[in-house]
Amino acid sequence: MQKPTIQDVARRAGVGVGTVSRVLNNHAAVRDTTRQTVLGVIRDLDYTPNPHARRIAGGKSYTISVLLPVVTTEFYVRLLNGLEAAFQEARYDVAIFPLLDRARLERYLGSHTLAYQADGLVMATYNLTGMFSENRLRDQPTVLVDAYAEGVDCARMDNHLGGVLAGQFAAQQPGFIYAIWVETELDQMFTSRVFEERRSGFLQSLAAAGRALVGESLSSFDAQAARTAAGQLLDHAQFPATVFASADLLAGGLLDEAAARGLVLGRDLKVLGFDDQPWAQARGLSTLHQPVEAMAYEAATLLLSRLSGYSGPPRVRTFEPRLVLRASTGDM
Amino acid sequence: MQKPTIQDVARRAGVGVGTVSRVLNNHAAVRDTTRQTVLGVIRDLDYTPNPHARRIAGGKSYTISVLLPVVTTEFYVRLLNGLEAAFQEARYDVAIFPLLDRARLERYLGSHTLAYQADGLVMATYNLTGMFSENRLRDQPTVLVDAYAEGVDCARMDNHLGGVLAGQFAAQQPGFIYAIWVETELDQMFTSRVFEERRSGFLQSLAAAGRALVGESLSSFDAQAARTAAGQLLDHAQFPATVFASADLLAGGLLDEAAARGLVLGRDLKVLGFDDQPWAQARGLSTLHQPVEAMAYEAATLLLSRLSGYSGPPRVRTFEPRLVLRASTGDM
DNA sequence: TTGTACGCGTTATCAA
DNA sequence: TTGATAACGCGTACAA
Repeated sequence: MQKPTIQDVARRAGVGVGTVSRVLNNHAAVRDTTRQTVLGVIRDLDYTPNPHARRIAGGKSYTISVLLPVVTTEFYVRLLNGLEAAFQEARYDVAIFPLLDRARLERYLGSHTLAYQADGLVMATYNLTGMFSENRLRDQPTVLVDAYAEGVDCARMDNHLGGVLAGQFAAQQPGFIYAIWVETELDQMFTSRVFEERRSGFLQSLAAAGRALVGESLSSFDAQAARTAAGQLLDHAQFPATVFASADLLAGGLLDEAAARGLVLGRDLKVLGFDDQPWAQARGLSTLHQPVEAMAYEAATLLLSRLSGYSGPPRVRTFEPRLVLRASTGDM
Repeated sequence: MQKPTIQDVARRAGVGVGTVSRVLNNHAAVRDTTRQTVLGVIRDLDYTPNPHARRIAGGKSYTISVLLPVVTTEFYVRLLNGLEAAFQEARYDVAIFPLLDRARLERYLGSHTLAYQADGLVMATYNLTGMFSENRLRDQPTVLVDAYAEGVDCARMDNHLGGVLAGQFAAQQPGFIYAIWVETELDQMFTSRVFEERRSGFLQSLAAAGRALVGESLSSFDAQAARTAAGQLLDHAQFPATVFASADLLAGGLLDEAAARGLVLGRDLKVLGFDDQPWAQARGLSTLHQPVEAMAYEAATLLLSRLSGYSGPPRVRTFEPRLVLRASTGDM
């Protein structure tokens, strides 16, 4: 049994291949009864169009490439879900290219095939537009998600605003204000500005409120390091203290360390995270919720509009984090 | 400037398209001077064959799909490197499909396009062969890596042997023997038998040596949980103790906890991990080294042989972990 | 050893 | 509203 082709469908439905193609691509001007017949045959034969042939014939291949750093952090899983939801509605398939490290990025860029051949490109977090030739960007509609660059469509999170919201909250609390920051990575190309933005927003609104940041600690993006950093901070902290951790992962280590020291949340210590990871609610962590799925969905929508012919100027969509207060700050 | 086609190359080289195609696919029977001319033009034009057209024409698309659970653990990064090294040598491109969860697996299986259209399929860790129709497996040569199933080529790690080696080592140590195991996942389909195998090997060789396992602890595959589990174990442990952690991640938590308690490695406590993660050497962790890249490379080689026409019975390649002794067991 | 012509599965154009 | 047919870029049989 070979895979059925458009020819098989046409023959079985008693129509020409042109008609089947029109049905497939929702071209109007097909009598409704014929459309139903064709769709019936397609279902019977379990026919699916060959994307390679589509591409060859000058049409779309209905595949999108997604370039992202990694896929196992909560953030990227949610991002992927948002993207795939949107693309699936539009009957596009998604191919994922985890870059992981510089070597893999170069391997990808050197590859003239694969992602190059997709109808469109989504780049997450990293702005790699500079590494692409102009031709490539023109031939292949591109959208940035969780990143910003001039000249291309972008859907981004307002991390600065998130920092501001955190700072405004902290400024209202009595006692001493501390922060734990994510250590920025060394590799230029792979540096995301996310954490700097959160930091600058936080410091700005603290300054605006005339409050001082009494102490800060640095941690790499890792659970064990977070616990250690939390310990160092608490060793020298004065209470009552309010601590802003620029990622839930860091806040988690702080919660553990605080529990080990018998500190009472909401009284001795208020902890505010950033991300609203799935476990944040269960552990009662106050944090900034990010509409990641919505951002990803919008990114996909921007790309899809380009694919259906839109050619206006680049659009930028900004999404805003939302402060969620729970037990770790004594709320609720 | 359009992408150059085989026609452009042929015209510029003053030959027919057939000749260019022959050069491209290493078909013999091309005069060496002509081959050089053609290759020169290909380089000049920066020509790369269109994989979609290749596929349509009945040839290969030179793409391989890789299905794997996640990609950010050390293990899968190494696996990917091994696979890509081999496939790149053979001029194949690799498309990665991180499954992540059941929903995404079903989405993949439902997709009649994409990976379905690749020349071959690599499935890592999970044996999903049961979920594929016979047709699909026949049309698309498949190899399992880090997993085993009947009827398909496999490249796997002998985790049982690794457990045995760990057990033999532990049995030679004076004092009390403990172990920390990885909690197995609940989802049947996504269950890997790796950790059970390590456990059974360990218990078997302990029994063979007439030594008893004094206590054991369970931890999920997570740094924080590991630290907690380590604490619980040490709370009730008798010394000197030898502890086998069935993953380096768990051993890491144990090292931290031991340091916090002032235990002297090699005297009070000997720690043996499993994986030989990059940091294991720096931290002096004795562990079992797995030839992951070699296994992945071999898996790719098995698949490539199928792609070049081999159609013998399924082959199974087994790779053996190797005991590496460092400071955490008082060696070196 | 090489060139020509056909077919792969689809889309798009053109008549009907 | 439809069917026939010319592309699309490439592999390959066949003829030269």
